[in-house]
Amino acid sequence: MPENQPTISDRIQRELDRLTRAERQLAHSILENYPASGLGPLATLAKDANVSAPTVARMVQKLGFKGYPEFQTELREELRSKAKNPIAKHDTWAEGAPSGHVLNRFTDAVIDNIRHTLGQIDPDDFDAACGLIGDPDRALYIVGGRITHTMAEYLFLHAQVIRAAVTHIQSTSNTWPHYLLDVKEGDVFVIFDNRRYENNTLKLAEMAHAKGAKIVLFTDQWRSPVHHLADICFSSRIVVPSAWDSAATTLLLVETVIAAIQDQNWAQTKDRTERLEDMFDQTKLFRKFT
Amino acid sequence: MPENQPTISDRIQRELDRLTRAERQLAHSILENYPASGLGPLATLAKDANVSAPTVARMVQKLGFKGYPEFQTELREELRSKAKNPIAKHDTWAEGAPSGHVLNRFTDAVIDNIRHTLGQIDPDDFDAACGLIGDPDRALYIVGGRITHTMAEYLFLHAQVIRAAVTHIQSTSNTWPHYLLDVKEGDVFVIFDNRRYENNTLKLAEMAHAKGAKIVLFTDQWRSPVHHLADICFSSRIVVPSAWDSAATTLLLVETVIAAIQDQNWAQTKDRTERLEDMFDQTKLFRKFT
DNA sequence: AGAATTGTGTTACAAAAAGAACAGAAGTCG
DNA sequence: CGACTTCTGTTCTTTTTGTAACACAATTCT
Repeated sequence: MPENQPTISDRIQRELDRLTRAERQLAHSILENYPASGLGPLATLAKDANVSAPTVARMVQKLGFKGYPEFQTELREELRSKAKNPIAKHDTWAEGAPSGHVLNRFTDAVIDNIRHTLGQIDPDDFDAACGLIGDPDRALYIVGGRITHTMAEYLFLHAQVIRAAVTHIQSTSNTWPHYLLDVKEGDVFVIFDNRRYENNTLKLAEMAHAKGAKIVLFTDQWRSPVHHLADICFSSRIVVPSAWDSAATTLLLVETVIAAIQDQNWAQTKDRTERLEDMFDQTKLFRKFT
Repeated sequence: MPENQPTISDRIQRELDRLTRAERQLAHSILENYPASGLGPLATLAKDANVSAPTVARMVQKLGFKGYPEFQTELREELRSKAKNPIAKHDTWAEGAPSGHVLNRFTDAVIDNIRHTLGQIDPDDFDAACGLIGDPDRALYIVGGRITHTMAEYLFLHAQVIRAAVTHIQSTSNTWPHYLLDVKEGDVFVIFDNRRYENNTLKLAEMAHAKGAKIVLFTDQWRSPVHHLADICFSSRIVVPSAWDSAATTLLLVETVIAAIQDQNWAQTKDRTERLEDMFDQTKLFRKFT
């Protein structure tokens, strides 16, 4: 779909010669801060350009619109699609597959999710979360749900290497009391909870909260009820053309957290990592990358 | 120029808790394609969000505006100043974070990885892989390594719902013989192996191959040695500005596979899913999404 | 389980905006 | 220089749009 139809800005510039003095004056005013000014009421636009209201109406008709409202609608549409793909013009991600192929549709959705999610994250929140998660003086507990426990485990596997005192709390609630016994004020819980939100997880969060633990929550755009208890909350868009939700954006955030706390704890980590690698090598479980 | 007054998007985000169900629904609809939708007439916005017009009016008042027109005016003002600032040219993902922030650097890298990886995938291979993985007449075995076993489990959790005869082979090699005993010719192994490639995994692949099983391999750009035995091989770019590798692209592929086999097995799956959901509901482990 | 509170949609009204008709101003051509 | 054409602004009408008041539904609390 080569949807490169000319933008309204283009159309105005092309017609600039056919316009009269007052209309041209108006046109320049529109282009001055495009497209914001064109989205206001007709009268405002007219006043800003020092022309009369009918002049505006006449011009947009000259441009081929039925009336000012239609002009605005198309402007909004343009803005919409502009916001949709500031990314590369990748209609197709997997070359050779039709754009309707699930590979392309799915990837589109994920990229979109990433953009939306990242756009709503407060960097300060993020840094604060990393500060908590990476702080070796706070015990770290990681909790996930039925599906999200894979994310929890992913974080756990890495955090374990980077710092000490990391626990992955499995979903079976039998084992909770054991873990919770040792929780101190200021300890950190990282909780994953996407729809459909699990009562289990909420209960655990409540207990942790009651003990004075800090809670960092990774949830979806509708936000788990846990977010009322959370000190920091990241909500990811998870909708994809699938019967299931996507965890890709969540994973992206988790990996970024891992990168950040790795950096922040480099001094200690370096040592820990090396010792761990040694252990792996000795047990011959993992082969060095060659 | 630290004129970083909170954007309206921020304000909505902030007040999200104080909003009611319908209002939240509306809020999400606004954020969905921001700011375009907020610049249209109130009624349109209401219809898009499936709420009534007064709900819109009430919400904007809750956000601190005198009325919808004032809300729109500020939105336009925001758009105006955004267009003015050449910096806002969207080379940052997390707005408000410097482009050197790890959030932006990391996301850049992941998007790049996705683009590269998808560009090299042969859609026919992909379809073939889905055909194998989704075929209920072939037993399905899923295998991962130290880190990648989270990906394996993610696939397992979903595949388990979609079809029968799915097994997640954990990394401890003690249990292998048990599983391998039942492997028949034509069965399918999905193997995850990123650097540093694990001997364990290779051994298992060899045994599976010897038994005549089909092998679908998810690996990284340098390709695990298993790829010599694999019938289909997907290699993802995994490099990110981190001491660790990224599994995000791999997850994207896995999720796409899940979407595809879900689609392909819809008839059976529907039934399976419903029964499973029922079970979950009965056990009260999961709360219905409202 | 019933009552009170809060939230939500339908209806009706008021305000504002866009369009049409007309009259005056500017520019142009004989 | 004057008559014609074209352009532009003012006024008025019609339509659209936002808001207020009300009634019903959902939720919460007792």
